[in-house]
Parts: sequence; C-alpha cells; structure tokens
Amino acid sequence: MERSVPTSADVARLAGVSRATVSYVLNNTSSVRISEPTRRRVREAARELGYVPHAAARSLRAGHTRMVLMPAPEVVASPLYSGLFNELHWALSRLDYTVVQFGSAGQSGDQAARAWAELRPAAVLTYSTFSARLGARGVDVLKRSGVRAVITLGQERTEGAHAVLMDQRAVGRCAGDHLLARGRRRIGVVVPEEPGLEAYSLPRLEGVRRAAQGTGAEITEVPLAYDEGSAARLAGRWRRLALDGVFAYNDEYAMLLMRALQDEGIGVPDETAVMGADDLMLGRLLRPRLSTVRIELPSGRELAEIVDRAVRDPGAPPEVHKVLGVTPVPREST
Amino acid sequence: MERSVPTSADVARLAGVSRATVSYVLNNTSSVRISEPTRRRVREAARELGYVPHAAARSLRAGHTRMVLMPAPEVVASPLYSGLFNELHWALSRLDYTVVQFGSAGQSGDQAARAWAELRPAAVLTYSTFSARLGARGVDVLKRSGVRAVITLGQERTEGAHAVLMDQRAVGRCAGDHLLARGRRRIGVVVPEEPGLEAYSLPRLEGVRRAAQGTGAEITEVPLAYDEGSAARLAGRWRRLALDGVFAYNDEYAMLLMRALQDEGIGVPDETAVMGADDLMLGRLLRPRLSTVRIELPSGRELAEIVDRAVRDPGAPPEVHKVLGVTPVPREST
DNA sequence: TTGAAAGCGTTACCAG
DNA sequence: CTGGTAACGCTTTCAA
Repeated sequence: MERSVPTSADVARLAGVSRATVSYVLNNTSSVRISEPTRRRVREAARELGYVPHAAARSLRAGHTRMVLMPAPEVVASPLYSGLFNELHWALSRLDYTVVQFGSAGQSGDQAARAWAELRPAAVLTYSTFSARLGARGVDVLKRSGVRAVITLGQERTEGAHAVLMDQRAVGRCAGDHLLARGRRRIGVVVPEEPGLEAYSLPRLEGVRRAAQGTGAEITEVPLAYDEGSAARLAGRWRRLALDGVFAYNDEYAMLLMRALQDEGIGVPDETAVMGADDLMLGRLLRPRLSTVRIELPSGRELAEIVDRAVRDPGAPPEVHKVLGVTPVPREST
Repeated sequence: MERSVPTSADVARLAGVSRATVSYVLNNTSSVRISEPTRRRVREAARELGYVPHAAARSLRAGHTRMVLMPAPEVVASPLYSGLFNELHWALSRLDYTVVQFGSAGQSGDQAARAWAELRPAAVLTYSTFSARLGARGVDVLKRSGVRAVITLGQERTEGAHAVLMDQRAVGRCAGDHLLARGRRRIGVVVPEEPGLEAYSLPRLEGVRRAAQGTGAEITEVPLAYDEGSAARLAGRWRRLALDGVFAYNDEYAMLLMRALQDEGIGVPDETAVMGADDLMLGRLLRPRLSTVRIELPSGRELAEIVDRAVRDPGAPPEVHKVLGVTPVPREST
C-alpha cells in the first residue's frame, strides 16, 4: 500500500499540463490567464489524487511564512487567559495567520528561542513566565533568524521586543486600595506556593505594598498551598497573625482560605475581610459573597492587530501597550 | 540593517569549509569523522552568525517531520484536560516529537484536515468535538498526505483512525449508580446550555439513562445555563419537577445549582441529592460537601507511547484504547 | 495560454 | 577526512 504522497508534478502529469500551470490554477494566480477547461482538468486531477500542497516547500520558496508562534503555557492558566487566547486565535486566523502553539517543555530560554527560530515564524508571541526567560538574547536570536516581530505579553518588557504590558501590580493595587478604603490596616497577601505562579503573585503582592505606602497599613506575605491542609494550618495560626484583611491572590485561593477561616470560627468580613481576584462565578455563589477584582484583558482582536502591525513594519521601534484594566467588585466579604 | 538570515553556506564560508562539513558538525553525524579543530571552527562560525537551521528546508529534504499536530481546543476545557495536555506535551518532547497546536478557527472538518495535511505532520491527535467533525474523509485526506498516524481522543472512534476512547457515558453511569444506591428514583441530569459542551453532556446523560434501565427510576433532562439567573429560575420551578436527585454535569454546575436550591430553601441532600463530576477542590469546600465523580484520565506518558507506536508502525490496523476511569466520591451532598 | 528552468536551505551520496 | 552535486516540492520569471 506504500502509495507515495502526490506532488504537484503528479497532478500536472495526470492533467496533462506543466507544474507551473498547476500552481497557477491552484493558487488562483491573477496575473496569468488559464482557460477554464484547463482549470477544471487541473482541479479534477488534484481532487482525484488527494493532492495537498506541501507547506514547507512553499514557505521555503517564498522565504517567509504566515505563522504566529506562541509557546504553549506550562502552567494551567486561569480561564480568563484561555478565553483570551481562543479569541486571539480566531482573530489571527481572520488576518490569514496560522497560529501555532509550540511546546518547549523544559528548555532554557535560549534553547527555546533557537527551537522556535527553526520554524521561521513571522511573529513570536510570548507571555508571562516566558518573557522573563526569553530575554534580550533570545529576542536577538529570533530577529536574526528572520522573525519579523517579537511580542511579549505580560508583566515586564524585554529589550528589543514589542510589549503588551499586563501589569499584575495593578491587581494588587486595586485590592489594596479597596481593603484600605474599608478601613483595614493589617493586610495579608496570599502568595501561592505552587511553582509557576510567582509571575502573577509577586507583582500582585508588590501592588498591595504600593497601595499601602504612606497609609501606615502593614502588609504581610502569607504563603498558602492549594490544598485543604495548608489552608487549615494557616487558619489555625490566623489569630496570631492579627490580620484584619487579606487579599487572597485570586478567587479560588480566596474560596479555600475563606472556608478554612470560617471553619476556624473566624468571622468574614467582621474579623477579617477577604478579597479575591478574577471575578469568577464561584465568588458570587459563596456566602458571604466574595469581593473581588475584575480584570479586563485586551480583546483578541486588539492583540491580533498589534501583532499584524508589528509584522508589517518589522523595522519599527518596539511599542509598549498597557492593557490591563482592573475594577474592584465589592461584595459581602469585605 | 536588512542583514539577511544566515544559512549554512554562510557558516561554511566563514569557517572555510564546505556546506556538507557544516551539516556533519552541527548534526553530530557519527558516520563521518571530522577533526576537532574543524568542528570548533564551524561551531564558532555558527555562533557568531547566529545561525539557526531552517526547519522547512530540513524536513523537505528529509521527507518527514517529527511534528505531532493537535487542533487547539475551541472551548475552554476543564482543568483536567489542560493538565493532561501539558503532560502529553512533555512526554512527547521526551520522545523527540515537536508538539504543535494548530488553530482551525471556524473551518469545516475537511478544510481543517487539508490545512493540517499541508504541514505534513508525523501524527495528528484530535479530540472530542473535532473527532466528530473530522470523519473518515478527513482521516483519508491526512493519510494520503503522508501523515503516519491519526489518533482520535474522545467519545467515539473514527473510521481508519486509532482511537483513545474516553467514554463520557461512564461518568454518567457512575453518577447514576451512586444516586440509585442512595435510593433516589426521580433523577435529573443537568445539560449545560453553553454550546460546545454537548460532546460531554449528552453522553453523560445517556450514561445515567443506562444506569437507570430496569430500575424503575425516571430520568429527566434539565437544561441549565452557567449563570445565576438561569439557576434561580430552575430552582424556582424545582418542586414542580419533583426530583429527589440530580447529576449536575460537573462540579461547577453542581455548585451553581446547589446554591440556587439552597437559596430557594430546598434541602440538600434531604430533599434533593446533588452530584457533580471532576472532583475539583471546590467540591470539598462547599457545605454540604459535594459528592462527585472522580475521573481518571490516562497519563500523558501513556498517550505519548500510543502516539509513538502508531507513528512507528503506520501500517498497523487501528487500535482502540479504552482509558477513562471513574470512581464515585461520596460526600455529604448525596 | 503554456512550458522550461532556476532557486529556496538542507542533507546524503560519492568522488577526491 | 572533505568537497561537489543532486534532490526534496514548490513558485515565479522568462521565453515560446
């Protein structure tokens, strides 16, 4: 059965024309006029053989691709981000880009950059933890290999790359402001012990610190693993911490912590106000209803347009877009 | 600055050797012995120029790739699946495959298959909703374009493709058995109104139906959208439904429904038992604690090995693997 | 309107 | 041990 894969030459042979003609017909090349009967014969032959053009050969010849490369996330991101990436996917498809998520399991920044560069994508879109690891050297590797645009999504910018800044400090800032406005002065900030979350948690902590600056409030870092035991232990020594408010990193950690506090008999919000982030459905279902920070990410379309602009004008100096919107959503837990 | 992208010829020139030698050195070809000084010169030149091999050219020459193509999910999947895919990613990398997630936003099954075939991947791994849309024709397109293995993950098998069956009916079956064992006889099954979830929800419903067969229990389909309004309306007419048990699709819908029932003064589990699925953390945090179905997916390593085997022996007849494990986790809500 | 030929970057074969 | 050369599949320029 080892029938080999049909090429455009096979199609040409079957249709009784040259390879060039096949290419013209199949690509609807407008600068050349091909008779309708010929077109039909070519298409028919292609269909019959199950011919599919070879992307590698095509892009080799063309000297460029329409690929947008995104490293696959290592840590399960929040649903917020999954949604954004789906949108982005769609929007880029509409601009005729092919989105490729590329895994780089356990590679260093430079190795990864090399691996990505081998694919000669038109653009590389990297985010959060990755942007930290990519670095100016990685960007340089990519640029030298012909990548037209490198865009980093996330906390910080990287030398030489466009940046779509999603400053997580704003989230912490928002939560801090809200807790302070509620009169809380001894504020804890949950920092998840799960690896890979530091890219979010540390800036959020920093944001709360900034909010507290000059207010006399005291900020305490509170490590917490995402399991009931850890939460129970934390709740057990809660009173000694003497905190009257806590920003729990996100809604899920907030739920975990709030339950543990309640089980320990600690009143929420009377004794301790609890605030989450992400505005997930679950926050509305808890009792007391969870106050949270709603995070507005850019739309997929906006992001796609930034990518497209960068690809079309590779020479342009790196742009910096600040795109993260935050709104406090006060409910019953604060 | 339009310095063009360095090729192996450039490296050869700079190192003062032939292109072949460059290739030998950079690929550590063992069948040829190259002197150490030469090797050093070549590597040095490559580094200096920032040379990165061109994947398209390489695979064109080689006639095959080590790419495993997975369509990017359209609907935000449960964290369970995200975790599996991360593992799979890793495991495939260890087997020297490159995982590529490929978006096919809004394309029909055949268009999508064509688009994937253009990349000439070694294997295509498709799942759930996609497998339904791919179909025997799509599999054929892929096979004819040289894809060595097509593997579908999900509910059903597709003609000509290997199948890793994750029969969601087993989830419903397990929930149904548990509710019946608790003496419930009028059982509701939540079917989310969100599009894209039918691939999971309908088989789960079917599974409950099967569990009930011959027991005299009555199964009622209960549509529910993932918002508080929908849940409140449902709870409002709950007593008329006269259900004494409900399988709520998953833990998140279960949480939503349970809250609405409680707000309506309906006792859980006395009046109505509520069961979720997925065994998320949140189920343990609810009061009453949520009974659920723990779902055991195959490990990423297992899956990767199935893929690898299929790629190495493309001629082998399609295998069918049944891999979904379910265990009831009885807690307080049933 | 169609065909011949060159060339994209790589690697494998075969002489030197 | 090293260097030329051909070939992978495709598009495009030029010539017929």
